[in-house]
Amino acid sequence: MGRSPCCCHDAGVKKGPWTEEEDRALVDHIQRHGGHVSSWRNLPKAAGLNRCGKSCRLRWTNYLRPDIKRGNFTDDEERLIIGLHAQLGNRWSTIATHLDGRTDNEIKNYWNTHIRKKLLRMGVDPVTHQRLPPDDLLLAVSASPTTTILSAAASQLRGLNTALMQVQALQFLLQAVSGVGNDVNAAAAAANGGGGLVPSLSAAADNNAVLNASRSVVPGFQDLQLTTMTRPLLVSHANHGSADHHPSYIATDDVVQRRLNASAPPVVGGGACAEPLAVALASTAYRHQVAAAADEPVNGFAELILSEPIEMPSMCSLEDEDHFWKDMLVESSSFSLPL
DNA sequence: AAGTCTGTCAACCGCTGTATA
DNA sequence: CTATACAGCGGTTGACAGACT
Repeated sequence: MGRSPCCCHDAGVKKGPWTEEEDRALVDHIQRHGGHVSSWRNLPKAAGLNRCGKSCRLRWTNYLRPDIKRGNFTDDEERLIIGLHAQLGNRWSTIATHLDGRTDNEIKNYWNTHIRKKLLRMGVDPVTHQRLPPDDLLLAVSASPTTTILSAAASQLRGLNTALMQVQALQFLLQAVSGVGNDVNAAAAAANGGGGLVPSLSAAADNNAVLNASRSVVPGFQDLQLTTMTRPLLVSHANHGSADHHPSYIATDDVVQRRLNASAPPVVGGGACAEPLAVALASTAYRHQVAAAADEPVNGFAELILSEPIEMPSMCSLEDEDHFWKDMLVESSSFSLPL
C-alpha cells in the first residue's frame, strides 16, 4: 500500500491567482510554525486554504518567501545568469542558488523574456552560447546571390577568437554591405542587367537580422558609410564574372589587405579582427560566390579610386556606450562557476 | 477610440527521483 | 519489494498591461 491520494486531485480545490486573504493565511500559518513547513500536503487544511499543497508551496517559494528580492535584475546578476547558464543549461534551480533572493521561476522568466532575446539579437545561440550559424544568422535575407555572399563572409567570422572581435568584424562587414547601395547602385544595376546584386545587398542589409543585431550592439551603426576598402572590393566583385582568371583581383585584394593593415583601429582585438575579415572578403571562396552571382564580364578596375581616407567603424563605441554587453561578450568565453 | 499585437510573469502541468506505507 | 505520494524541477500557459495601428 502506498500513501493516501494527493489533494491536487480533489475537484473542489481552487486554482488560479491567489487573493490577498489566501496569501495572508498562508504566510500566517508558515510564520506560526517558525517559517518551516513539515508537510505541504497537510498545510492547506491546517491553514484553512482550499488549495493544493503543491500550489501553496509554489506560492510560498516563488512569491511570499520573506527573503525574495524584488525589482529589476542588476547587470551583475544578468552577467552571472548568462555565465551560469552557459555552464549549467536550463537548470534554473541550481542557477537560482547562486543568486540571493531570486527564484528559479523568476530567473527562468527573465531568461526567456530578456536575456534570450538579447543574445539572439546579437547572433548568439541562447542554448549553446555559440555564434549562430550563418544560415540562421542571415535568416531574414531571402535566397539570392546576396545570401551566398553574406553567408560566405559571415562564415569567416568563425575564425575570430573572442566574441567582441566577432562583433567588431560583423560590424565591419555590415558597414560594407549597408553602405554599398549609396554610391554604386548604378554600377551594380549595369553589372546585373538592371537586376540587383548591390541593390539587393543594400535591401538585405536594411532588413536582415544581422544588421539589426549590429545596430543594437553598436550604437550609431546605421550612420556608418562605406569605406574605401570595401567599396572597390564589392564593386569589383560585382563586375567580375570570371574572377579566378583576372589578375586585378590579386592587386585589389593586396591593396585591400594593405589598407586594412594600415587602418586597424587601436582597440583591443581591432587589428586582429579586421585582418581575418579582409581575408574573408578577399578569399577564394568568397570570390567564387560573387563570381557565380555576377553575370557580366570583367570590366576592369577604373572605378577603384582609393583616394578617400579609411574610415573604420567606431568599434570603440562599444566601450563608450555599452560596457555591460562588451564585458559580457568578452567574459562569456572564459566564465567559470564560482566556488 | 477601438481593436490588435506583444511582452511579462504568476501559476499550472507533467515529469522524475526519492521517500514511505 | 512494490506501489504510490511527495517534493522539486523545467516547460508551458494564459491573464493582464502597455504599445502599436
